[in-house]
Amino acid sequence: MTPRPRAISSEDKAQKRNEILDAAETLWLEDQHEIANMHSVATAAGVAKGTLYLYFPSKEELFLSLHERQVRTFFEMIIERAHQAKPMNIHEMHTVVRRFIESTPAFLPLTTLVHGLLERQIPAETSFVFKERILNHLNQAVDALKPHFPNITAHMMMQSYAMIIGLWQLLRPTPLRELIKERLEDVACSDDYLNALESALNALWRGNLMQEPVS
Amino acid sequence: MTPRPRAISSEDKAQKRNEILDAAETLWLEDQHEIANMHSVATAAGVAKGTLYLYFPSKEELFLSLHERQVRTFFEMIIERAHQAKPMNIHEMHTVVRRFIESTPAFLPLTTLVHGLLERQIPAETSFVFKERILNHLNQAVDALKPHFPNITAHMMMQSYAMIIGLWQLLRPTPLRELIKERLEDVACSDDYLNALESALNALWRGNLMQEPVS
Amino acid sequence: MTPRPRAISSEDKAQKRNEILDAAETLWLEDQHEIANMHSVATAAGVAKGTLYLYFPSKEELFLSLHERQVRTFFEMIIERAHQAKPMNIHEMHTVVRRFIESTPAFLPLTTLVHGLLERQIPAETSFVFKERILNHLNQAVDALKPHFPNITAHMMMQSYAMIIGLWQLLRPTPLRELIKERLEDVACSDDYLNALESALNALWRGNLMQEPVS
Amino acid sequence: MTPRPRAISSEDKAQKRNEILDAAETLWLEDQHEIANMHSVATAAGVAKGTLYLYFPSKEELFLSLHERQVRTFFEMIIERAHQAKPMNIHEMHTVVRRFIESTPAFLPLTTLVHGLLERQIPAETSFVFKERILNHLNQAVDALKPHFPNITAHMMMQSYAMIIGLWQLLRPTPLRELIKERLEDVACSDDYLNALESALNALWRGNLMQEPVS
DNA sequence: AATGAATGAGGTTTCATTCAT
DNA sequence: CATGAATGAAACCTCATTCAT
Repeated sequence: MTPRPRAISSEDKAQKRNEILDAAETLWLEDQHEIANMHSVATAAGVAKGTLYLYFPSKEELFLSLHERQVRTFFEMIIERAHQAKPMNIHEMHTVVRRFIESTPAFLPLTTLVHGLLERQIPAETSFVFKERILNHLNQAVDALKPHFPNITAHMMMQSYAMIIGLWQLLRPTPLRELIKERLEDVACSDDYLNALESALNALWRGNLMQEPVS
Repeated sequence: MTPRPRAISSEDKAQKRNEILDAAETLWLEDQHEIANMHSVATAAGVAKGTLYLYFPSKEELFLSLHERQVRTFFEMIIERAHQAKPMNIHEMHTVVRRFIESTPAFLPLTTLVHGLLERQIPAETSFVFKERILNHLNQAVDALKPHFPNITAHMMMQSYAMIIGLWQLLRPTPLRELIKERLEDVACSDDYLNALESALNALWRGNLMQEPVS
Repeated sequence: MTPRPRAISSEDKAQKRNEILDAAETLWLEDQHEIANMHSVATAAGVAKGTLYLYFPSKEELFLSLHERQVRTFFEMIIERAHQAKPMNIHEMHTVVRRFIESTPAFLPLTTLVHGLLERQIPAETSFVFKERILNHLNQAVDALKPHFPNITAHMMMQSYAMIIGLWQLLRPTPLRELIKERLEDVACSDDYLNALESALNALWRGNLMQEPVS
Repeated sequence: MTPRPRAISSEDKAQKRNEILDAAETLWLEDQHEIANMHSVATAAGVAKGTLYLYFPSKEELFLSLHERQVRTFFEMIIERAHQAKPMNIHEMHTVVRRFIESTPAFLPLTTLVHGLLERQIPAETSFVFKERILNHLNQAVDALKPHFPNITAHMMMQSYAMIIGLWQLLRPTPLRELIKERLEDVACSDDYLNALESALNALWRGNLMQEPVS
């Protein structure tokens, strides 16, 4: 009816793009059973369906962009903390991770979906560029963390990231959780994903930062 | 056209079920861009479409069953090795993992898909039962490994499993791989997923089996 | 598993046939949203699917047979009452109708379905034979009612039957019923189907049995 | 292929909707063995399958809409005639009915189907609204007929409507028709549905408009 | 006679994307 | 730039029926 407010300047465009991503994120949180359809995203963003395609070449790339925005935020949070004068240890590191995960509940489910589904349906080139950017962020984080963890490597960061997403896929909140608590004897230290993750990252970093391999 | 060989006994039925899973596995390997449609599976298995639904309630549960068969095999390989007299160390452990992954190329992609997509479309009850069985296998593997790794825990195993799938999602063979090699300086020890995994599991187990936490 | 008790004698067969119809009638009453599938009928009747086809050539003819059994009962009830010495008037007639409808709640819905669906999918010959039998019953009823209503005709009976099923299709119990009550001013005499039917049959018979046409 | 003429204004949309209903009506007349599938309707209407779903939420509701359009026309024909100065009697009334039925051969078969099948598969709310509208038309017709038939009631109209559809289900042209002629002795006045209907409506109206009940 | 495993045609609906306006 | 009407491919699953046992 009233198509009006057009995004002319590139700031306007960037903002509209972000509004669309906001709408997609909201919808994703509302129902993670499946990715929202473009009609819903358009409606939630207050634009017409066709407009979405002015900002994103396809549905998959729209959600990939949303994911990328989240990942970027994740590494920015780490870098920001690392730049503070206060020294970090593994626990501090994990606190940042925990804070991000809790402040961005759409992150882990969407990560799983992106890796499981979207990536297959995205042009190799796009996928490549996406991963390149992620890797850049990761490397920047490594650099920022060097003062706190002199032995840190990009591999360590990638392993940690892998643990974050892999463990979530096994322990995501479901009816399963109750079962897991019963089956694992030493439940004391891991009654849910975040605790299990802390424990896992502790071990991982300890193992990586130790000099001596186990015999 | 020729409906013939009927599976009357329950052994016959189990075999037919497995034949269907074999067909699904083959198709999955041929094209991992998306799950094969039921028509293709039926044709590949040499049965009619309707027959598939005599053995599996839905497409999703068919592929979940395929995944479960693979996971079961994985833990059976571990248990089998553990039962041999010859002592194991971390490297031996990883050899088993590597052998399984290489002998079952459909495993990691399907795992990613199961966690990313299928699970959302499966009744909670089914999903629960599936996870329960996996957990059983995992616990049996822990028990079998106890003689070799006295300090092993179910959490360690779950962390390792999480690393296996999480790392694969980051490093799966794609155009990305070439990029990674360039970006990560110390490529020596990780020119692909399996090497990166060995390194990660080493660190993880080392960290878990060490007595002293890093300060 | 235990196929055994075979119906050899034709009484056995007739009884088994009736048991199947009983099962079908029960299922139909349980859910009138759609005709039960053959699997359900077989299960409810305690036989195998294939057995149904020993007694009925198709699903449609099974339900047509069920319908015919009900219609036969309907006319038998009328004839039985007509044979009693006690004289009948229109009201008595309607009492029989009401008693049948109330004792056979599956009748009217199934009649609607039979006319709306089944007939189209049934061989003309079968359909013909079915209607011929119904007509026989109807004519017998007319003969039986002659002593009570000397001017009665087969047409009157058919009109009455048409009113019974036509009115039900308009007034069948649904959320609509409440609405109808509000819309029709003179609700006094018809707060539901059975009352509306009595009123309609009264008018119909009165109009038929009157000598003089309205000018 | 050639999506062209877009219905933007609501008049355009209403027209397109009607064109779709026209196509459905034509197909229904061509073969009443079963409701045409959506592919056929789309092709006949010259639109794509998906377009049908822009105008009707489901196949059932499409055909229900078609039925409603017919019913509306029916009552409009009655009202139109009633508004003419020329006085009406029962015979005139029946002439309108006959003219409608003959000009809309799709009406009676579709009515039977709607009541027998479609209605079960339609949301109660939709079904309710449909019946409400029909009732409105019926009441308007009653009002329009008051000058001609001072004693007319909504119940009479409903009974007449019930007779129209009920009788058709019993006498619809089939192999049965020949049989009926042989069985009913006084064939003079009812050699087919329309004659039988006239006779029935005569009796019904006579009975309703008479002051004295039969003893 | 009875079983139930196997068949396979059949059709609705969704929804990402396009492009005329 | 923005809209939203139109497209049409795609695929799951049901279930009546058959027939080997």
